[in-house]
Amino acid sequence: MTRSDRPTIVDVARAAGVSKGTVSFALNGRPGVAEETRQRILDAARDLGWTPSHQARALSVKRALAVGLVLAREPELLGADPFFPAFIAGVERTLSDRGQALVLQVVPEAEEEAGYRRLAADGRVDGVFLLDLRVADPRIALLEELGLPAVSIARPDVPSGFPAVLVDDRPGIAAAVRHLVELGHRRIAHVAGPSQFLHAQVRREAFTQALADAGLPPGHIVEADFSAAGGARATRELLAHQPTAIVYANDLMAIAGLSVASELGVVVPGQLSITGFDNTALAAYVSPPLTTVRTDPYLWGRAAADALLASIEGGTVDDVPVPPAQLVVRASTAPALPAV
Amino acid sequence: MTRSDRPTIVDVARAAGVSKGTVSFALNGRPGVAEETRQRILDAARDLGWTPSHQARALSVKRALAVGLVLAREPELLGADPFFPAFIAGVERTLSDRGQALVLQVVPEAEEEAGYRRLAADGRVDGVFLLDLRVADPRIALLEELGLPAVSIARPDVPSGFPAVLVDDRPGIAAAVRHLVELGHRRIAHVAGPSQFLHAQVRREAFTQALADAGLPPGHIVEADFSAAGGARATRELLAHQPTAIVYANDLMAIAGLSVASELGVVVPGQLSITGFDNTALAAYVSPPLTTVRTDPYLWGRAAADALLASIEGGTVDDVPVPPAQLVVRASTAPALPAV
DNA sequence: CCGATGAATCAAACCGGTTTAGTAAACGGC
DNA sequence: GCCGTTTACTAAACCGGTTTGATTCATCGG
Repeated sequence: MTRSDRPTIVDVARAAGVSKGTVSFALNGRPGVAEETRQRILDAARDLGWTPSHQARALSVKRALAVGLVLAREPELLGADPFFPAFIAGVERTLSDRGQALVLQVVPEAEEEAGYRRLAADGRVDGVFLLDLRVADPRIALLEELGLPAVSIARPDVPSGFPAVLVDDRPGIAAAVRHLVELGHRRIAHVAGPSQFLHAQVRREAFTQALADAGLPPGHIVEADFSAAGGARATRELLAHQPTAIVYANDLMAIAGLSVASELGVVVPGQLSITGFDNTALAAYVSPPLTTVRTDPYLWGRAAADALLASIEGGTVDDVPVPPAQLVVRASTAPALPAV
Repeated sequence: MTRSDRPTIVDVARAAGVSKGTVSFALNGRPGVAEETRQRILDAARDLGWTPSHQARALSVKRALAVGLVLAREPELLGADPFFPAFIAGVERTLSDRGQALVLQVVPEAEEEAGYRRLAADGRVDGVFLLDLRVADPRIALLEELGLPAVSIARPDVPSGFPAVLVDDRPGIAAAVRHLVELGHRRIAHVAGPSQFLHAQVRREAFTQALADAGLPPGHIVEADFSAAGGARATRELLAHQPTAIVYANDLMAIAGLSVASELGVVVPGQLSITGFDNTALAAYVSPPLTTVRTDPYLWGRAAADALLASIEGGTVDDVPVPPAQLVVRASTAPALPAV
């Protein structure tokens, strides 16, 4: 077994002719070690192929040297959402530079609390990310109780008690509505996400606000669950009110909506304009290509990881703003028909 | 800080009036502890709210008590693929019952090897999953060098040197082709995945074989990269040869193909039948709903985690077969036109 | 030239478990 | 009634790092 005979700092100490403690100091770049000695130790460590034992370090510094992510969504929804892989990739980018690991937990929704508790009880992680923030989210109190540092992806106006990466979906939705209004649409509807999610709520409010700003009457809003099935159902419901445009809270529902329209003989974008949100991999490759809002979850991941590590180190961490989402205009939006 | 004053087994020992070692024995259900004493110890542990320190245990048993997953795909492809979330959910299901954690690494393709090396060098994990097996996969030798147990998701006929969850895509592809043949199709084409991936190759061979079995001449095959863009490009290329049906190696490409057909005025399924592979969340909600092949990555995840843990425990582990994929017939396939 | 200061180093304790060696008391066989 | 074996338990070593307190030795001010 290759791994059982790994050299330890004792081996390094012996090779360099110093004590264990000195090796530790040298390897950690602490003062109090003569430059020449330090070099001799580093050389010895390199020659022996020494690698720190993460377990031993974790035990003595009383840190897990890892951060956690608990995903309590349905696997089906996760699979259709490009957010997570990109977010995680961004997180990793920061973590791997800092010798930290990401511990992932995917649990059924009912076991969300247990997931966090287990992570904390085992001392598996030093902090966690808080995603999909909900209204009066019980996790906030839970994490405080557990004494676990956290960083959330949150909206600018909703304090979560933790440092947050401030993602503002409003400009994206506003841009979509403005775009539709400029195309002459006046009967614009919205398929919202579940109202228990803050980001779904924010998008919905942004939609309402944007209509008001344009001097238009309130549009029809149907709440769905971010899934394709939900998007399809909501679309059928909305089409009864004959909107000329629908703003969806995510791409998945928008693409499902596209299909429903097509099946009902409603031509997109001729009779109905459609916008999504997320700019998923498929958005540009459906027919017609979807006008949507591009976000940058990779960047959020990096920012969130930076903030979380800083928070774990103990500093007070400021909220981190990120660039606003951008509208990507494709072919699913077109001028409204002259009359209805 | 809630976490700094956690009780240790020394506290439990003191409370129960026994020694540290006895507590360890009692808690681990070892023989040599009187039943009455054991009960007293368990009670004390419960009363104190004792939780094992994962770090301490990991250090003394020289185990990470965690397994790893290195994802070297582009985040974009990951996001569109329902495989990972479902697979990971299945893995978690097994792991969480056994007190193990999942350490995830998402790295750029070029850093794949470094990712495994880092996981092994840090002693972060006791074993890893090997996904997206490639032809002459360099990771097999790498993991052997690192002495890291692994479990792969592999095809029945390609030994990988590790225990494997045997997933056979061939029946799924064969069923799709048979289905098309029964509908009268004779000019069937295939959009394959990158040939360096074993599963792409297997699907491609299964396609060729199924045509031969049906007594049909070889069909056109275009290789793409599993992405929407690649699927669209491949579809344009294939349509020049006027197939009456296209079998795609995954849903993402199939859905992109659907849109290309629609834009070129080729009616699906009237003029062209299309099948996908994966049964993604969107498959049932595109227009027309996609005939595809349903797989069960959640189950694979559970099986793979079981096998990996067994392999880490040291036993020889047999390959695990899983139920074959099933064809899901929807509306993107229809009888071939009488003549071309 | 002596004591004070500080730099370099070492030995040992510590983190919280597991595991081994050793011991005292109970038990059984003959 | 003595000896050998179990049983139940303790003490201590160990895993591989970090951290503290003590010690040595060179340097410097007065």
